[in-house]
Amino acid sequence: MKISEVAERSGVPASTLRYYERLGILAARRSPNGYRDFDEGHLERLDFIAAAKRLGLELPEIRRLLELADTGTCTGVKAALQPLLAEQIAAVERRLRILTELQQQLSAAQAHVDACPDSDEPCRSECAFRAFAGTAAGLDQE
Amino acid sequence: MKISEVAERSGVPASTLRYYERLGILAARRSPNGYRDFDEGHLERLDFIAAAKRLGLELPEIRRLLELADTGTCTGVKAALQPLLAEQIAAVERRLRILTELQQQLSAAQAHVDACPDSDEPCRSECAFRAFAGTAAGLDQE
DNA sequence: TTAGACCTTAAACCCAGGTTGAAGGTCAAG
DNA sequence: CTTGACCTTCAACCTGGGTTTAAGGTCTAA
Repeated sequence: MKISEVAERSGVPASTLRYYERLGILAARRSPNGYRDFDEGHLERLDFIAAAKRLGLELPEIRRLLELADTGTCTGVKAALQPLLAEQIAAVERRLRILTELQQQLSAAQAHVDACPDSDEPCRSECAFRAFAGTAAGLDQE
Repeated sequence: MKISEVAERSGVPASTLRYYERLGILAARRSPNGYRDFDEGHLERLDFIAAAKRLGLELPEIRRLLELADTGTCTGVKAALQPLLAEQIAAVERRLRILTELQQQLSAAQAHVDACPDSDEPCRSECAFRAFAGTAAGLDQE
């Protein structure tokens, strides 16, 4: 199977497939003419990669997992995935907390700004400017 | 006030203050020796910038808001801020929905992987590998 | 045999929001 | 008068996950 067919069937652009090969995530055999030659196993591998990406794993992490799946035991893969998933779940919970906080800060900012009196004065450090700057404290990174 | 004092009082590195000046967000007068010369107004401006960043606005957006605050009316600033805040609130809600979905997918993946039998077999397309790749469908970008 | 559709590579570019480095000017203290 | 702490500019670099481009090889159909 040539690269464009994999691209079409997987929805992953050919340029990305070549990039994944560079990263050591997806190696194809080569035909005698030098073209990459993929099989169904590579499509499964791409399903794995897509799932891992959707779940928030980074490509180096995915590479490690795939190396383990290629060389290690089923139990080993399971043992590697478990803490990774637990960490992702914790990270998602952190982000949910931060976003919920952010939601409240945005609502507060909206209320502050809405409460500003209309005025044709220049607005250097007044009303909306101050109301806005005054909100959103105590919010860490995202 | 020289740049290092602003850096210390605002917590924003001097390199970032220079960067903000390049972006047209924070312009300081110059002393006769060429050094930047800041005042309290610049610290207020930095509070505004920090708040806007925490609320998820991007620097070009912040620049537009500050230009408006510098030249326009109070009412104009308020009118610019309102739809921006509404859009940020909608964006945060979208992200909350996606993260909540992701949380469920991660839990499902965790359950699938936990349910895999331990085995010393090689794990190419078996158990954890498949269980993991099978989850996490229908999740769009973040 | 030549057009055009496909494949190959290496290297440069993209995003945002900065950070870092080199080369040099300014200023106060000892 | 020199040392060291500041300040200046401009340009290059960083992250992550790719995309784009240039230059060239291969294959198939007319």
